[in-house]
Amino acid sequence: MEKLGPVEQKFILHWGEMGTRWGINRTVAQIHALLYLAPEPLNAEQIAETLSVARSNVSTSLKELQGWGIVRVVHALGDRRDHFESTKDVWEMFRVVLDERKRREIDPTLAVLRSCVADLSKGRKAETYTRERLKEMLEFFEQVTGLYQEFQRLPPRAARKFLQLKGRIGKLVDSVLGG
Amino acid sequence: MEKLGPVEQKFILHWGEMGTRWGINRTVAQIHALLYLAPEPLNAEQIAETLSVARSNVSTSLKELQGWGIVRVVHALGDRRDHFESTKDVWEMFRVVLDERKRREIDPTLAVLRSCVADLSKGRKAETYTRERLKEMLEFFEQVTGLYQEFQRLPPRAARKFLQLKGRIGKLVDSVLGG
DNA sequence: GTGGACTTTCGGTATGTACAGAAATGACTG
DNA sequence: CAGTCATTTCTGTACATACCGAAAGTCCAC
Repeated sequence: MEKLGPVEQKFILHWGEMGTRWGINRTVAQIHALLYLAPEPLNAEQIAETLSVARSNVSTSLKELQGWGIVRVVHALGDRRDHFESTKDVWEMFRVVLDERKRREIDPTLAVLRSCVADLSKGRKAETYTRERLKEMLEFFEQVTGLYQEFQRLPPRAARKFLQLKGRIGKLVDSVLGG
Repeated sequence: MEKLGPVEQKFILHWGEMGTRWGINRTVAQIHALLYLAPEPLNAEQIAETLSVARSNVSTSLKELQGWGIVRVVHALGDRRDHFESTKDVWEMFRVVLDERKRREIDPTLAVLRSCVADLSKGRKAETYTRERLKEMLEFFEQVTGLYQEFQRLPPRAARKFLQLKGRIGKLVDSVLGG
């Protein structure tokens, strides 16, 4: 199966575009989309041909996807080549992506904010305004990341369940914290 | 106040870098950081000078920030120039950013997924595998966005409270959905 | 109208990222 | 141990985007 249907094509192209917006390399995202749709594992050659990208590129991209843990190598008997397959678990995929984004987009900011607030606490200048602003932001980030980490630690079943809370959020918050 | 202290500088530079990772133009983010830290409104000239960027750039960036609703114009008596100030409400800021990201990073994907699934339902080929994969992903996206929209509709107080759920998420899900 | 503040538009340049192709490495076979 | 195939690393180039500076345009007060 090296020929893509129109729908597969549409999805893969779109996934590539969205990838760039999600901070993910376009071809990495395209390869992931292809593997996600592929009923059985593909080798590097097939991927390169199907998507019309250089093999070297495929190699690098696969390595990255494996690093994230959403693509893994499998072998077929009597075939030396590596074959690759993607996890089909959508929730797991996005958990990984969110982790990565947190690492790149939140954690550095947390570090800088902490360092800034520390600096301002030492030299007690007339910078009280700046300090208040930064402390406020730091507190916000800490609350959000704390909550996120708690989600991550939830067993998969509980996490999935949470998505089904739709329509009950308001009541929920009220009941726990007292309206 | 046109001279920045070392801490202000550190924060503004970092905010600019993070901006790029959040899909926000670097100077837009820097200007926002500056206004967030500024105790009182600044005019375009001051901003350009403080950050060493072209006035034209400042103008465009301010327009964008105003479009998001996190920066607004204020006037001082006897001064014809516009002055700008940022909201100091961190929660509100991130609500805006999240909305924008959803619009750019989720909504288009939802549209494409719906269209793909629709296509595959018409022509009932041997593409059942693809259809299942895409339907699964579509369902996931719909659940997540549904939940998100519900959050957005929460009154600010309730939303803030939600951040304080730390340590109680697990119990919460159990109690509502039945362990 | 005239002048000032601000905005918009338009090349030109710089910077960063993605990517292909070549070369190098490594793994296995005969 | 030579030869073949797959993979990885390296390097130059192409492309997109951000940005500046200058000039034209808009708006408003006087």
